[in-house]
Amino acid sequence: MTTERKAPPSRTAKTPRTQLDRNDWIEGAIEVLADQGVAGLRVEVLAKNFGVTKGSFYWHFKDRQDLLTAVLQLWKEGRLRDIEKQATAEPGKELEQIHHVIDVYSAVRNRKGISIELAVRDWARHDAVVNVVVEEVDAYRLECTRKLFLTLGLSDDEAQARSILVFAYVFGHSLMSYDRNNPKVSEFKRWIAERITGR
Amino acid sequence: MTTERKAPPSRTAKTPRTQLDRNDWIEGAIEVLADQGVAGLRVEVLAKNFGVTKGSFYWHFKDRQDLLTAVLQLWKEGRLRDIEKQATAEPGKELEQIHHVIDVYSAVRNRKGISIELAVRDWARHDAVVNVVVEEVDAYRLECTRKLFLTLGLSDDEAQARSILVFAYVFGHSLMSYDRNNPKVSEFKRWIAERITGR
DNA sequence: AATTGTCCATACGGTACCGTACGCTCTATC
DNA sequence: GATAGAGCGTACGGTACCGTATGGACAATT
Repeated sequence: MTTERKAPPSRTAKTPRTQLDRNDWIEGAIEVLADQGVAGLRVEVLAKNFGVTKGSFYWHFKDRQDLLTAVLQLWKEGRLRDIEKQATAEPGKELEQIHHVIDVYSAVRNRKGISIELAVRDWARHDAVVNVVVEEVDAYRLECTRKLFLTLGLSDDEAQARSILVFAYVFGHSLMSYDRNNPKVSEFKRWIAERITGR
Repeated sequence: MTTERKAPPSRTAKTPRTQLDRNDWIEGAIEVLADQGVAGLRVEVLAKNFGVTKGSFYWHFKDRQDLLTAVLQLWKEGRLRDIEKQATAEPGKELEQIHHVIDVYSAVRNRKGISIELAVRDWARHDAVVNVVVEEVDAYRLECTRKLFLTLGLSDDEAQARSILVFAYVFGHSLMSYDRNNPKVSEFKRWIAERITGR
C-alpha cells in the first residue's frame, strides 16, 4: 500500500478540520501508540481523543485490526524512507554520516520517534506479522549502515558486525534507564560512538 | 535466577500441589508476564492457567495491583542478586567475567530471562513506579560492571562509558530482529564483545 | 427543491475483565 | 466428632471495550 493521501475535498481554508479521513485516524493512532503501546490503542479511546464517536471510526475502517495494519504499514514506509535519508552520505563523508545515524536514533530530542520504535518492537513480540515487518526494517537499516562501513574500507564481516552494534546500541540505549541527568552523559555518548565507528 | 523456593508445607509426596500459596501465584504471573506483557497479566486468565477460579486469587492478594507490586519486587531482588553473582570475578579474571556478563545477558538460550526483562522495561515505560525500580536495577548493574573495568585499569569515565555500552548493547540486541539463522551471528557477537571490552 | 453520498451519532448486544459477598469443603486441632 | 480457619467456588454488579444497525446532518450534485 502506498500513503494513500486523498486530496483534501476542496475545503482547504474554511473549516480547518471538521471531517476526519483515514489518514487522520492513522496518525492519531500512532500518537496513542507512542505513549500507550498497542494495548492502549482502543477504538473508543481514539475516538474520544478526536472528539467524535466510534461511529466515525467504523466508517473509515473495517475493524480495529484494519487500523493496526494501516499503522504498521505507515510505520514501515516511514522507517524505510528515514533510514535511507539518514544513511545517505556524500562521498567522503561516510564516517560523519554514521555518527549522524547514531546521534539521530539515540537522541533524547527524538523522544516521540523512540517511543514509537519501542512500542512497535514490543508489539512485534506478541504478533508474528508485526515481527516480520520489524525484521524487514531492521534488515534494511543494517544494510544501509553496512554500506557506509564498507565504503570506509572495512571488510564485509566487520561492516556487518559494526552495523549490528550501531543499532543494538541505539535501541538498547533508549531502552535503558540510567541517570540521564548526569552531566557526563553526552561525553559518554561521544566516547561510545567513537568506539563503535573508530579504528 | 531468583529461585527462592519455599519449603513445601509438609505435604511433600502426597498431593503434589493441591493448594496454591502467594509465591506460586507470583511465579505464575512472571511466566505470563514473559510472553504476554503486563497487559496480558489478568487475574482471571492467571487463575485459569492454574485451573482455579479468581476466588483463590483474591484470598492471597488484595487486588491486581497487589500482585503486580509483588512481581516487581521479586524481579528486582532477583536481578540485583543475579548481577552481583554474574559480575563477581576472581582477581585476575575480570576481563573473562565481563565477557561472561555480555554472553549471559545476550544469550539466545536465555530467552525467558530476556522476555521478562523486555516485558518489565515496557511496563516501566507506562508506570513511573516501575520505572524507578528499573533505574535502580540498571544503576546497580552499571556499577558492578564499572568496577570490573576499573580493576582492569581503565579511567572512571571510560569504565562508565563501557558499562553503558555493555548493557545498551545486550538489551538492544535482544530487542532487534535480524537474521538469527545467519551462521556468522556468533562470529559477529564475538567481534562486538571484543570491541566493547578490548583495548 | 429533491436527491445522493459522505461522515458521524445513537443505541444496542456481546465479551472480557475487575472486585465483592457469601457459601462450601477440606484440614488441623482440641 | 465438633470447631475454627484456610483455601477455593459461585454468583453478582460494574466497567470498558468491540462491532453492528440504523438514522440523522450536511455537502455537493442534479
